[in-house]
Amino acid sequence: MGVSKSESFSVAHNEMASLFKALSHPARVAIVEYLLSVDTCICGDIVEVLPLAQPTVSQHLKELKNANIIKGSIDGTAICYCINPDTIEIIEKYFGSINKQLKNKCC
Amino acid sequence: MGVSKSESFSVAHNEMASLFKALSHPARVAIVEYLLSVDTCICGDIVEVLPLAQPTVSQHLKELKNANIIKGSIDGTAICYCINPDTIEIIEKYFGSINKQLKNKCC
DNA sequence: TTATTATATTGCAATATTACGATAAACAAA
DNA sequence: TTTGTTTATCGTAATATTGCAATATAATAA
Repeated sequence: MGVSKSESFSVAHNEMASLFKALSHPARVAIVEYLLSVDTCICGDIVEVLPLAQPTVSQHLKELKNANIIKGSIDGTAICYCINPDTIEIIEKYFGSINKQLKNKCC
Repeated sequence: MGVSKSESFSVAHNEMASLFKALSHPARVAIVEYLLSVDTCICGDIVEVLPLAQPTVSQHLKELKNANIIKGSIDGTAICYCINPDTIEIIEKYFGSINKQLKNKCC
């Protein structure tokens, strides 16, 4: 068939996979790191930083927003994007927990 | 066009994106968590745990191996898979660093 | 050698993602 | 209102991913 069998997996596994999928493109990694590098959250110039056209950047931003990795608030004509620290913490803790479990293993 | 413009991004951004891509499917998240849950590393029964056919599981395992998230060593007829703790640590540190930088921010 | 068992590869159909031009929508300024 | 600025959406082409039947490969057992 070829259809992704996501219904066959647990909600938890799907949720984690969705987070990673949102970060699975270099443009989206670059966006996150750019948001991290600027002091303020007024980030209407992401398009100028990336080697992609405006509609493409808008699409990537939407995916990051849908995954709750970034937040966007309207600021007049512009939109103010910033990283959602809660989601970053969820991911960090996930890998921290994996690491802890690995410490008690042979491998 | 539609081709992924990965050459336009830095090696570092591509490398992180590749790690996340390897974890961007619920089956691959499930595999990692299963490897974590079993005591030994002899894991030739992953196929029986997942709701996917053997060639599909083999394909997912290959992707995790290529991304260095798991290691596989031959053990007679079977193959012994286990998580690569080095890669997990790289990811954990990446998000730890993001978290640290976020602490010194307004947002 | 001939099974048997375990994993990998091939080939292909179904679907998803990526990218961007064109266009729309929303708002501010003139 | 009209004009300019900023971001989003639509439509579509190119490419990538997912899943599996069929088959291949590799090692062991009989």
